[in-house]
Amino acid sequence: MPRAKGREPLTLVRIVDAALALVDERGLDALTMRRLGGVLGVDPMAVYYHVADKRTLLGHLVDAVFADLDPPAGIEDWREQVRAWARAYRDLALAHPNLVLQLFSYREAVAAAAARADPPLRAAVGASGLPPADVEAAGDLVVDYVHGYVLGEASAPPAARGDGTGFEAVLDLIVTGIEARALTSSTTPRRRRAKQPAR
Amino acid sequence: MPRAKGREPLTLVRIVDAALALVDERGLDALTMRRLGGVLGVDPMAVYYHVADKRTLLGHLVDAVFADLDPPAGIEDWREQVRAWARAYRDLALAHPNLVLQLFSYREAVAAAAARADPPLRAAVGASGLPPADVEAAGDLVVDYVHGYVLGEASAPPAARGDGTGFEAVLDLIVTGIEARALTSSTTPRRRRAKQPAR
DNA sequence: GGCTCTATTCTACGATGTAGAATTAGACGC
DNA sequence: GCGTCTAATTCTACATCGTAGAATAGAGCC
Repeated sequence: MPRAKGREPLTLVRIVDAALALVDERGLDALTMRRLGGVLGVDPMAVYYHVADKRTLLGHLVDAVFADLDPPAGIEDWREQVRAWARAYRDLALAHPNLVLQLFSYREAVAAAAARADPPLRAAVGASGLPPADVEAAGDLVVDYVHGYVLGEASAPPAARGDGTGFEAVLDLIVTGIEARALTSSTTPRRRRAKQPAR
Repeated sequence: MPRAKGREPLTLVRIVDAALALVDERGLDALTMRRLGGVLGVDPMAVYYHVADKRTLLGHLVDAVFADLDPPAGIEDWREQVRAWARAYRDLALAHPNLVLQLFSYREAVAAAAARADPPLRAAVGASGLPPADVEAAGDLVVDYVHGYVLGEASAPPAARGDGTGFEAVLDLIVTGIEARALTSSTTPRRRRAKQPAR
């Protein structure tokens, strides 16, 4: 049957919103097609007209969460850009701990979302004067550190979370490292990797 | 009925071994109480005599995996100690990608296991001459970076994995950062945090 | 009024984790 | 040998899950 006249129609965004609310409030396990249909006031199977299966629904959730990541613009110092990006990424992830905590392993979606989000980071790191190979490494370091941090932090109840000084201290450390490395690499050639093949 | 005479008895280690094999070979989803009972040649419910429920079984798996993490001893340079620890931790995690990938979010167990494993890391970082507060941050950086790295890497099929040069480059970067910071903090007092309260 | 298409519902199936009762094979006293 | 006890295992059953596949109800068009 088509959409009933009175009720507002089922749409993907309504579905995603409801699902996200469920996950945020009651955990990922509480996201059940039946329950989802319940809060939407609709037969569970109705969802399947809009979403292929639960797995892709989860993908939509991740997309939705990562969609509104944009670090503050208008900062000129690359150091502060890096810090701002890391904070924004962290805050985003911590805003939906249940989703993030249990779905970070959901590679396809997270990787795609993160890839969409991280050019600003790479640009900021690039502005440090690091050689390209190290730019990549430094960017990975920031991204992976935040992932690991969130993974560790997200399961704690918000009240019991750290005040973020640890996070800031690590950002200091990373920035210091980038600076130091940019300095040495501008004078010295890139450090030789072991087992250089003859040529 | 008690253990049958002929068949060897069901024990926790047999259960954990079988479960781990299942997860490693066929993924976490394949770990099902029925299937586990199947490979053990036993009724699924027999497992419940030795393990409270599936959740604690997963805990046992994580324990088992992390139990045999010990980074190579006998290195004297703290830089190499840090590197060695990070590599050991990474290799351990990557040896069981399915488990790690989908169970890293399983905080209680992973946190406990990691905590048991990381004193050597803290010691190595401490030997760098960093002030204590930064030692903590640097240790966190290493641990969280490895977590994030593994999270990103573990889902790729082993053949398609990076050759590890990216990982090594990041280790270089971290070590450089620690060195640089140890230098400046030995001459300058610790950098003021924003919003210093009056006293 | 009848057709067609779209959005929804109904019915059903196999699989899962596990509670709770039933069973059985050995150990132990006699 | 024989009952009895108990630890280890199995049996039965249930609620819940994701979802396949058929059925159906309305809206829009002729």
